Amino acid sequence: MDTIDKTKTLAESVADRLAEEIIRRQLAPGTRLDEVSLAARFGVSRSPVRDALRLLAGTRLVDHRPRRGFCVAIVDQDELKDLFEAAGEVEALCAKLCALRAGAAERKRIEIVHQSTSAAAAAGDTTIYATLNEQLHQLIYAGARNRTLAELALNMRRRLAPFRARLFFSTDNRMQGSNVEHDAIVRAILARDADAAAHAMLEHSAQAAMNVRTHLPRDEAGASLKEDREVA
Amino acid sequence: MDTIDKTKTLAESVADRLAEEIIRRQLAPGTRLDEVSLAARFGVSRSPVRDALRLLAGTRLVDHRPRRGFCVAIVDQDELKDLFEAAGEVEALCAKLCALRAGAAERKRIEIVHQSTSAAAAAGDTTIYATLNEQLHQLIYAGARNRTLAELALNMRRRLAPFRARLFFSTDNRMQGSNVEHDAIVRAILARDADAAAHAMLEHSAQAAMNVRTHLPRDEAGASLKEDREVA
DNA sequence: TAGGGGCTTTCTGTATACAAGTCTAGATTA
DNA sequence: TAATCTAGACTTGTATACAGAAAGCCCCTA
Repeated sequence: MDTIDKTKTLAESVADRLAEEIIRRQLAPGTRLDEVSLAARFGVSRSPVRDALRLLAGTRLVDHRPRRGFCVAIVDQDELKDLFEAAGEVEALCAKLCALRAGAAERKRIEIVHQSTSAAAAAGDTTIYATLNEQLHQLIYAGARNRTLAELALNMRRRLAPFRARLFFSTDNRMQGSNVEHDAIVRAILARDADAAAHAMLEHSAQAAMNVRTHLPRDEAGASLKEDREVA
Repeated sequence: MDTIDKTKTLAESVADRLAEEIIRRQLAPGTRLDEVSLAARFGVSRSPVRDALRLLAGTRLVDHRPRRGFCVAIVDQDELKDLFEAAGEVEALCAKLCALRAGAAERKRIEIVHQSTSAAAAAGDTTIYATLNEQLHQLIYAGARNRTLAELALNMRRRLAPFRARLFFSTDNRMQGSNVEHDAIVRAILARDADAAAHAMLEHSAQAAMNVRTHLPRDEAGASLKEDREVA
């Protein structure tokens, strides 16, 4: 392990790094997660790797079948639909509560980040847009002032990330569309219009879901279900 | 380990048993979960116990602090409020979707279980009532036909269980009140009235939350925060 | 008597060894 | 040739050993 953090345990560091790679789709869904290979790759023994995998299994980012090991979570079409629906509803609830509860400072930050996001969209910078987009969503979760809900929303967002990723590259006008939807959400939140915020967020999620469905026709998620891929 | 299941791993069996004890409050919130003691108690080595604890940490049923071990999750007043709010909203969503999507067989089962529940309430049998109550809620989750959402709802219900438990014993008319609320929920679902179902479920959750708040004034959840208790 | 510092004990975190199940590839047979 | 069975390697599950960090305790001091 190169980065040594005294407060964190090795297992947690490994879990963080694995999660990052899964979310960035550097480890594709279905990828077999071999304990000894991972241990060698991270320069630790199997113990912390095992702990890390079990930790990630708790968030459903990886799958575990007894005596068959772990693999990056596969999400078939049905499950993807369920996940999008659940995430959309939870995010809508966050937006609603955010409109009602967010303080002045929180509203200001949301407004500022949204402006930056719009600028990135106008400039066509997908990388920056993706980062700011993430920030914006998380600010909305925080504004709802309910940690349980925020954690829920974030977790589902992470689970969806591998399937959302790369969409901005394949569909050139999704970023603009996304930004327009953000605008409606942010305006509603700033106006303290709870229902409008929830509605706008639900619409935003629906668009994202539709975008994924049309661009991942039936491969990607479902296809890799049977054949496990090798670690890159 | 006495019960040997070939399909399950030891860690999962241990996790199940621990979860059960936590939910039944045989292990009170704040109880220190010592790896070697648990290993001795279950007649296994530390390895499966560690795996089990990490597994449970994923569902937030136990807490983990690096180098300080695990303890049964503490839920302070703020977190309890958040949890009830989040659980209430998710359950309401389930009720809404259940009203829209549940099939004939599912509706029938809900109706039957509700009738049995009412009978238990009338008879004043808190034990049977608790069991059927759980069944009813889970049938509603299933009727929503969204596994992600159902899992979410169930997980939060389990996290709340230690704090809901024993309330039927301390408050004699809560069972009747609960049953009346169930009636409204079930009627709405059977009538396919989504909004009424959601509203009724939200009301039900709010009542449960209020009941907990008034009967766990500030001890229980918060008090054990500092002083870790011993394993029984 | 109260507070602080150092020591000891206990427990967790990590590594490694062993057991047992799973998967694969090759041989055998229909 | 295709299917099945078997033997081997490989991987995971479990147990144990060791090192290092917390926590508790006692003694010392003010």
